[in-house]
Amino acid sequence: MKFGLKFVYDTKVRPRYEYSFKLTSMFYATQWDFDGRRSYIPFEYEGKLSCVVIREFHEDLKLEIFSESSESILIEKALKIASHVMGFDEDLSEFYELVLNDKILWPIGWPLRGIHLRAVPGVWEGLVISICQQNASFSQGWRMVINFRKLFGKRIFIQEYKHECYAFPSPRTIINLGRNITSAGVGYRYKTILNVAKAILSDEDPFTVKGVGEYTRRVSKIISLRDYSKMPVDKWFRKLIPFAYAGAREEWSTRRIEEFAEKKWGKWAGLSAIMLTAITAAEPISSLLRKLERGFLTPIPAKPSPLTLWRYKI
DNA sequence: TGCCAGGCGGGGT
DNA sequence: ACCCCGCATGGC
Repeated sequence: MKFGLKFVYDTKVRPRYEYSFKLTSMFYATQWDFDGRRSYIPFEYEGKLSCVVIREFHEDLKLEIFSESSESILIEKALKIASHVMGFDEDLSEFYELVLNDKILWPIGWPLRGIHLRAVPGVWEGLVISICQQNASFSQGWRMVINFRKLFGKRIFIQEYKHECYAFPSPRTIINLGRNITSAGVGYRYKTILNVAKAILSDEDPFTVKGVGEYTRRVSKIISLRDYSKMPVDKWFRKLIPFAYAGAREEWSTRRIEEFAEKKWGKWAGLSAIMLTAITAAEPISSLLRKLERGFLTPIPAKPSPLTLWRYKI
């Protein structure tokens, strides 16, 4: 029998710029991170488990901290993590204006205006998630991440909301498990994940370890550091971009995609890539191209996608 | 069943 | 600067 975390603190916050709480909460959230009304942000700090719970409250957002500790340092940490993950201080007005007339991204300018990236607390989480996307479909990659948390992360239960939530396992936990982490279905990626865990613990640069290439590096920096400047180019974008923006049914080189993205979106190229996955529901490329031909996209489909993943128990 | 699927690095040319 | 292959896994 596990005990739930106890309530230790609450406060109100108001995002500074254009902001949609629901859309941001949904974006790349799993079943444990959003329940339709509340966002949950579990984290572990100095061995103590905590979870920030956020919901809309009149014109503001109510933020509650549940934890094993009530120290002020813990509360400060929780507020900082929540602000980073939810992007409360992020100004995307320039980006929303930029995409108003974009062939594909226009819904981000309206009606999805206010959506921000839901980030992860740190580079460790960002790298593991990105590594799981290598050479895998959307659902396969996310199944790995969900298995990873469920099997190796600590379970949190918020009694007040009857909400169960698994924290992200620490690098130390993963190193101790070693090759056993393949039980999460990560396959040959396990070596790269272990390399990253070791680099982080020994304070070396985790973005340069073996198995982390340019794509993984860029995706992980976007989702963990909100570093939006560089487009992560994979096979999916090499087919999607020429088709969607040049009507060409051919695959462009990585270099050509980068040049196109830099010219079209400038410093927002990386964010545009992530928003493209939301708008297209991250469909497999062949079915996506068929849908584009018919001119109909469904960002909120009845299957797992960047905006609906939270509804599914994978 | 035998293929892939949002990568990657190593080894060829 | 390219091309090509193997690598685990699970779903179609």
